[in-house]
Amino acid sequence: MKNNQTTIKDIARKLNLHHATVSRALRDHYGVSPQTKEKVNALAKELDYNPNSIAQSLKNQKTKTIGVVVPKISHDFFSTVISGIEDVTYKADYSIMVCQSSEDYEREVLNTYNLASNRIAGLLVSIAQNTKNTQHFGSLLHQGVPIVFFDRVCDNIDVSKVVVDDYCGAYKAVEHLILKGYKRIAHLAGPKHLTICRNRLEGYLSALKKYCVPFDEDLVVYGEFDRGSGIAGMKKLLQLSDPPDAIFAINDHVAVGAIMHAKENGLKIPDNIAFVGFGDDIISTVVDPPLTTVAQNQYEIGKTAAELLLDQIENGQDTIVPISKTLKTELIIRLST
Amino acid sequence: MKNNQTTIKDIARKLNLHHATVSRALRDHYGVSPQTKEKVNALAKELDYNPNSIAQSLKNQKTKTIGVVVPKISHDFFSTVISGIEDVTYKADYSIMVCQSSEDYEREVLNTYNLASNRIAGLLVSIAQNTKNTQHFGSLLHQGVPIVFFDRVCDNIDVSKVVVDDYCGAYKAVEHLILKGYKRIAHLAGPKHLTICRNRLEGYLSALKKYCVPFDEDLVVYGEFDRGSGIAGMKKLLQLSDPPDAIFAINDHVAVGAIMHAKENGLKIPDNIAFVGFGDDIISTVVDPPLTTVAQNQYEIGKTAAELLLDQIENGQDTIVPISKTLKTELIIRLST
DNA sequence: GCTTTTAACGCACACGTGTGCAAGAGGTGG
DNA sequence: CCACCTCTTGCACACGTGTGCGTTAAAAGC
Repeated sequence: MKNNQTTIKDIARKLNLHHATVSRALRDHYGVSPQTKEKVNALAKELDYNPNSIAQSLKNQKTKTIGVVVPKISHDFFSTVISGIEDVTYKADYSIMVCQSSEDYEREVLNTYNLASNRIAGLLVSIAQNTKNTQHFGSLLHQGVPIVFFDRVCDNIDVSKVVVDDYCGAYKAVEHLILKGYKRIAHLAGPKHLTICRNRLEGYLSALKKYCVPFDEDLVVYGEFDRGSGIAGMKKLLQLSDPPDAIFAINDHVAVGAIMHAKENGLKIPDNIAFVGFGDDIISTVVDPPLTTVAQNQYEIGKTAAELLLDQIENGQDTIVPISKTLKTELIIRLST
Repeated sequence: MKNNQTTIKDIARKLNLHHATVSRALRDHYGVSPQTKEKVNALAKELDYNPNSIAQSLKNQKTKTIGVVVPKISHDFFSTVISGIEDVTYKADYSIMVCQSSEDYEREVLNTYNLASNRIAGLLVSIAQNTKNTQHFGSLLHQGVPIVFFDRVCDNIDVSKVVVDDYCGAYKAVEHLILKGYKRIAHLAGPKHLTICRNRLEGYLSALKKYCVPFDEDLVVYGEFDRGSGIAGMKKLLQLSDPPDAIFAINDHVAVGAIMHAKENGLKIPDNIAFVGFGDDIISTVVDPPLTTVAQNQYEIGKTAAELLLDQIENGQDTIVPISKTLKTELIIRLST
């Protein structure tokens, strides 16, 4: 029962043929007689022959595997992106190897080198929170493995990237709050050094400036991407002598945490305080009140990134012109504002 | 810049050695002089040598890759399971190839054979809604590829399985509703032929019987696993001449859909009608009111399934005794009941 | 009946790595 | 000075697949 996997040599032996002939027969090569082809195909079917991709990869010096590295597979955002990637790669006859860094730089590095060992045809990455050194990606590029970043990108590496218009999305979110009449608008921000977070912060600042709303640095609280950060940030904001009347959160999970803490403290939404999230995760439609948020179509991000990468793998021989795609965001107005 | 990946032959050439010697040096074989080892290791580091796993796999006749097939990667439940799988396989130095069937039987079959082509060391599967024929799994087993099913399992295949105690979880959920005083308890069920759905239905029926609550077949509505099914099912139930005062849903998404439809129709929860879900997804803590649900620890399911599979791969040579693990469920009581 | 063409298949090698065995160099003991 | 041993390295083959080229045999042409 062990290692029963049929090879072309098995087929060749049973038919008194050379394995080369079997190989050609299976690939419908012109130099093999129709009778032989028929016999080979019949036996292959009977023996459940499955070509050994490992051997083919070694021979062809390339695999049909794409590597994917994300911070956490179980996050709505990333799992939806991966779903988009899988749909594209499946159609193109590629497989994906998925790794999670668990927001750990060291693990991201190990994942990357392991994928390189597996000779992936290309890599799709969203980097960990604390990734600052990017040598591991440089190494892959040097080895000729194309990379496409999405969402959390590396600024200092010149490859294709797929992001959403964080700046613009944040701007629209905050503008919406201002136009609704909210005066003291706080921002529950993400890790400072991540580009997406900086861009959203910029959008926030820019909208304030545009509408001549004075900026108060007490109203920007830095945290991470989870609900706990939303709760902690909200707690901090409510302790201010002059607390905010509106919150723009770095993502929906943080917004939900903040909403929960606000509700616990008896605040009415959106009368006492308003909330805007970012991402349009499932939870934004489920929370009460439904959350106004910036939709970013995660599935499309994955799809686009995978398409860019596959195009580079199959066509981009030497003319590697990096393409940065910025997907549009859309403000979805619900009852939290 | 293309195909720059260093091989042991490159190293051998530069040091005027045979590649066999380099291979042994890198593996710290006793028959290689310390000086040579040092030179080899230094050059390997300098040239960014990454062992070619493809070649190693071919040579060793086994890979360090686990295949994973789920209906939909972007579902909370499955992405959390995959996260659990990845954590276990990562520690054991295995990689995972992830595929989604998109609830399509044909695609599941193609995924399975493709993974077999990639000579995965083992397979973890949760089957598609409409998978009835299981020949593709039989084929892999025949080829000596171990399989472990989780959640949505195949009854007619005798391999290790990881499920939660669906029957007992459902029983506890319905018992809770009965003890709370609800009289007409409906069940928004899943696809009839899936074992998990049948088991939950059994638990529902069993609790009714135990407490002498008359069974009304109008109160069981079959659907799928998404919010839309919850909305549709609820609609149907509210049109009954004698509508239910409590709902036990096949999962949290269905429950949320049902809650939304009930709220739209002016029903108060839990006064007019109560809801219990299944799964303890993130949304169950976010929906208003928070959903009473049966927790099933998705992460643990993935972890356990991966552990069973790895154990079978590394130890279970011929004594393949299938192990069925049934993880405990826990009723989490929140404000929807 | 001989040469030339063509059809069908086998041989050998390659991809990168690993391992049993042989071979060579150098040293030691008698 | 030779036999023997140890240390180090090279050679050859294997894994499964694919391909250029050579080889055989039969058919075709004159």
